[in-house]
Amino acid sequence: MQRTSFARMQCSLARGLDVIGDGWTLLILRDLFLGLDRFDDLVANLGISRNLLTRRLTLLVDNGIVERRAYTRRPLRHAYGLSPAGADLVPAILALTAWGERWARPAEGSPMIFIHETCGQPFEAKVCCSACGGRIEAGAVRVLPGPGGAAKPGTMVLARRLHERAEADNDKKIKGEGTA
Amino acid sequence: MQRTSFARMQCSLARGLDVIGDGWTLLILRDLFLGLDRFDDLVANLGISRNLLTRRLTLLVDNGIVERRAYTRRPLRHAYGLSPAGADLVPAILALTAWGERWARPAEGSPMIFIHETCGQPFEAKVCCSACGGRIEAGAVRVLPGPGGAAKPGTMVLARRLHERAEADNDKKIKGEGTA
DNA sequence: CTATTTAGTTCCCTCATTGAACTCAATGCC
DNA sequence: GGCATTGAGTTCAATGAGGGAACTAAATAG
Repeated sequence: MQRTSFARMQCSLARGLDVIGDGWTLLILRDLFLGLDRFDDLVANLGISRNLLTRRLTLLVDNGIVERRAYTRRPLRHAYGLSPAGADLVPAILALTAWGERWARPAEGSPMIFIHETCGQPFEAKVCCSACGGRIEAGAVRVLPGPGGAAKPGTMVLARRLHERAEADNDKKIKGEGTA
Repeated sequence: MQRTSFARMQCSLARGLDVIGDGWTLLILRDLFLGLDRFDDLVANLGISRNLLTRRLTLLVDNGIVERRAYTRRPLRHAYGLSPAGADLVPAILALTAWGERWARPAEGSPMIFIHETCGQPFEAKVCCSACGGRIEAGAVRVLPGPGGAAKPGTMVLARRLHERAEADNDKKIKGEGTA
């Protein structure tokens, strides 16, 4: 059957994954970022079937993540590149890559090194807090229910749980204050 | 046909994506992070088929990203949670979520708000340089060929191109110095 | 005028995803 | 005790997405 679409989920992650949530797409975007811009280069580098690459590229173009430009008419030939939305995804791809480096590094060593041109240093991507700049770790993130109440698939149970938990926290606080 | 395995690619991103590179997996991990830990909660929240959830969870447990613990024997019941590798993936998931917020936010608003407990502020994940701490943007990243030379699928063409480009840069520099 | 290159398209086959029904053990409830 | 419900899966048939390979189209190289 057709894979369930995430587009209707009230969740930014799911809506993002609806487009980029498959094995090939992030690899394609990485290759485009790294400078491969031709159909056959992508086929050769990734080993993806031509068939599927066509479909993925079309989907990415339709969703504004990739831009297709004709680099020659007669014969019509296209090259591909990242759109602003695609380029904005690169940091997240680097964060995933850094995770892969930590937990699934190839035995032979990494095939590439990233240099941050702003400071000139080799780097690994780390994920930071937009407020304080400190590194984000799973244990130090609390989640509150947001404005989008969400009775849609993707966050139904979750939204309810978050509210329950928030209320439980409140109760605890009130009780704690009462008895302390 | 079975999806091509990325496990043999000499690329940390691909090897990571071999496990987490499908639509559901990151959503499952997000839900585990957010506190859903029971099979039926995941089914209800995501709308994933029970069948598939079983397979995905097994795969994630086998790959050390999710931990399964029996919270009751007789009848045997399991709860699921993130392993250290899984928890370490959360920041990258938040970076992807932030991208989704910027480019595919649901009209109703976000269903949740993230608080960084270290500083107490609501935040968006941003991806930073491990060397200078500055925000990473696609345009300010240069890529050099790394120690893993890579004649394997996944980076074959890429490694060659990176070397060519590095050499071309050198040539240019030498010529530039010669004629300047 | 034949071979090669580039960018796809077409075809078929297989397997992954889906939805729905079914299992099994325990617990709640009357 | 008997009956319905819950939790955590397993089994099953149908279908469509991913995969391989061959084919097409338009130009250029030799």
